[in-house]
Amino acid sequence: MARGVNKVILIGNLGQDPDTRYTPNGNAVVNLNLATDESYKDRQTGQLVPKTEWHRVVMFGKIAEVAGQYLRKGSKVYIEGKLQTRKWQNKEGQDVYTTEVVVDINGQMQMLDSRGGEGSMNQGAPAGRPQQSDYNQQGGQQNNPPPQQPSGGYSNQPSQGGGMPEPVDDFDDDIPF
Amino acid sequence: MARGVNKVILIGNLGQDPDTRYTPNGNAVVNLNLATDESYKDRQTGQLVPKTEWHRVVMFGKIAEVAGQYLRKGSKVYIEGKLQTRKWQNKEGQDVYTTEVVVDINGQMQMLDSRGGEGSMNQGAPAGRPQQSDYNQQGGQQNNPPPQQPSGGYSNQPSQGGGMPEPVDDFDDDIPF
Amino acid sequence: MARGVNKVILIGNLGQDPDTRYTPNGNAVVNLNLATDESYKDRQTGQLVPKTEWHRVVMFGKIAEVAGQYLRKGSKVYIEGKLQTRKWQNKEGQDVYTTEVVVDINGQMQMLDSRGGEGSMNQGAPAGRPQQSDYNQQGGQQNNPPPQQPSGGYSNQPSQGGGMPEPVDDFDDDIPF
Amino acid sequence: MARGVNKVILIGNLGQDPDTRYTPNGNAVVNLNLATDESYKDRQTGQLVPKTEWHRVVMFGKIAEVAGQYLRKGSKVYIEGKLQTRKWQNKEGQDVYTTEVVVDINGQMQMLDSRGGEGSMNQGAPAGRPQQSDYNQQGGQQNNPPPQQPSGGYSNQPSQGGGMPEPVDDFDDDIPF
DNA sequence: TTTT
DNA sequence: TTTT
Repeated sequence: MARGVNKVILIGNLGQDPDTRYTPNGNAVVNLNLATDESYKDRQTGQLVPKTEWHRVVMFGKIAEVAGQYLRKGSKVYIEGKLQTRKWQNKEGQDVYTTEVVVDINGQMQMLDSRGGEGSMNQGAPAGRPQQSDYNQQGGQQNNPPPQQPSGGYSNQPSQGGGMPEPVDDFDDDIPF
Repeated sequence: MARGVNKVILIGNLGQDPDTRYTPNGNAVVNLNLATDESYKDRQTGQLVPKTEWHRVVMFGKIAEVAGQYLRKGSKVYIEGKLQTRKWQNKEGQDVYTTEVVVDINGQMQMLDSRGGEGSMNQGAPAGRPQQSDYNQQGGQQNNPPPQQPSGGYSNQPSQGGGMPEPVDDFDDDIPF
Repeated sequence: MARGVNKVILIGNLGQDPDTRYTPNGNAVVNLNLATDESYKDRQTGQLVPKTEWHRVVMFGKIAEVAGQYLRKGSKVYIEGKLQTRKWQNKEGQDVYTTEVVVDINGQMQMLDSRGGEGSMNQGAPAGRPQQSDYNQQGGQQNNPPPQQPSGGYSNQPSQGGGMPEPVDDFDDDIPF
Repeated sequence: MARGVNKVILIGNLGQDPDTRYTPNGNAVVNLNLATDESYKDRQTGQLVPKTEWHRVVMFGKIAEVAGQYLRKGSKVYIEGKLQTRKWQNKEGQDVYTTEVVVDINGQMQMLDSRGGEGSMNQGAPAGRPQQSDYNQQGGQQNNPPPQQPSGGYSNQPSQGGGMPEPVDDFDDDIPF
């Protein structure tokens, strides 16, 4: 339930391959960097200046699985999600705030490349509800936190669950936001 | 022109009175903190847990004027804008990233309280294009930067323009994002 | 699943009390007429001319129940749904096309009046999936069809199910679209 | 100005080449039929059933020019506009209501094919405001009205303006909505 | 009437 | 860091 509206709609291209991780329960969590382009007329020169905005996107559930499987660096995609800002501590112990576009069971993804693949997910996905408290992060670090729901408490213990996909390395070690 | 889509739609309530400033040209720039509420079912307890998300909103042009004049702490409002992340340095000289919802000539605002007032602005506003390079900030500070378009170069010189509304104090001195 | 995007977002006021009906299974189906106001500048006179657009909205499931219970003539509401055009025959046997905004499990509703009530529904509603083939219409008429999913086959048989709310009269007998 | 929100967002494919006409002033007006695809699980068979929704889209101004020049049958496109229902008389003199998605100066278009072309328009377009009272329709017919703003009074007189593009034939002679 |  |  919601007593407000919090909606983000983006069409852009991936800056890198998506980063897929898995919770101990085997639920996919995917991080994307998405570029949306815009150009504006410079007031001084009258020139059209291109301007790229980068968005940090976190996907959960079934949408995340499809995204991890079919999206690649350069892919064009439509996503619909919500804004979420979470607070974490950097290595100096200072509070840092990161704003992300969260695409969960209520969100939507739409692949816009003509290449094959499944390529489309909407909210009707019956399973794959985002799990909030079972995020698996291998080699947990203090400074660059995993993408997460702010209220979630993530485990640093790697899952032993058979058949679970292998977690990948940290997504954003070198990305300053 | 845009070669992507970057759209944010929010309905929420103001956490404080809006902060209105003016560029040397007399153009209004308004900052808001907007709360959108949501509640989710806790997986452990099954309880509905309320959750508030705070959004930093920056308005330009005619919409900013209306917002500054009619919105107050607690006002319910619909806004449509775009996501923008800008980088600034804190007093330790570290890079900090702040994501804002920018409502400019292409955005929209809609007051949702039944009180009087004008209370509605859409994109058709012919004048009031957001000015990017003439932001007026009195008593410029290094650490908590003015809300601005990332590519804009703002002046720290107070405008002497007669009839210009009086700039207010810093908006977010105590707000950690 | 969807291989496209079909989204409608409206904020407006109800022209009448909502019309609530129930399927034989007891699922609510609510019809609304929603007015969105806009004004434009007349090219001849330069005057601001008000202009009201009326939207036919059909709600299903849990959202419909809340809408039927809390919305009234004049209520201000945010709705999110999808466009759907259905074809029916008028009494002359001619094809007529009616376009509606369908708010189902993937849609959203948000009451915007300050009066009490629950007043907000988003898509996370786990139950209340719209039922497509069990619409109950008492005294079915040929000319003004019930609001329905185009692919649905609705029954004209009144439900005998105990505890089912009482169906109301036809919604749109006098409404020309 | 608007005292409501009336927004439609579609991603789909064109069923035919766009229909481009021009007002006596030389302003482009483009009609599109846009298909958005969705599939749902049949309750009886459990099968995924594809379902196509067709949307009638009318574009004005600069966006119309770009659309007319670059979009073709099959093109994938993002459009943002508003809902508008207009009333006209068929040859039997009966009132007919047609709902369209109007993309004007406040709307947006985004071509999503990787083919060349300009392919993107947003609302910042300074010129090309939709003209409401100068629509040019050659061989005006009574029954199948031109796409138009309901409040507009269109002229049937072909423009004599030099350099004006040639109006095309009627768009929707055989399209029942 | 489109697309995958 | 993407794309046209």
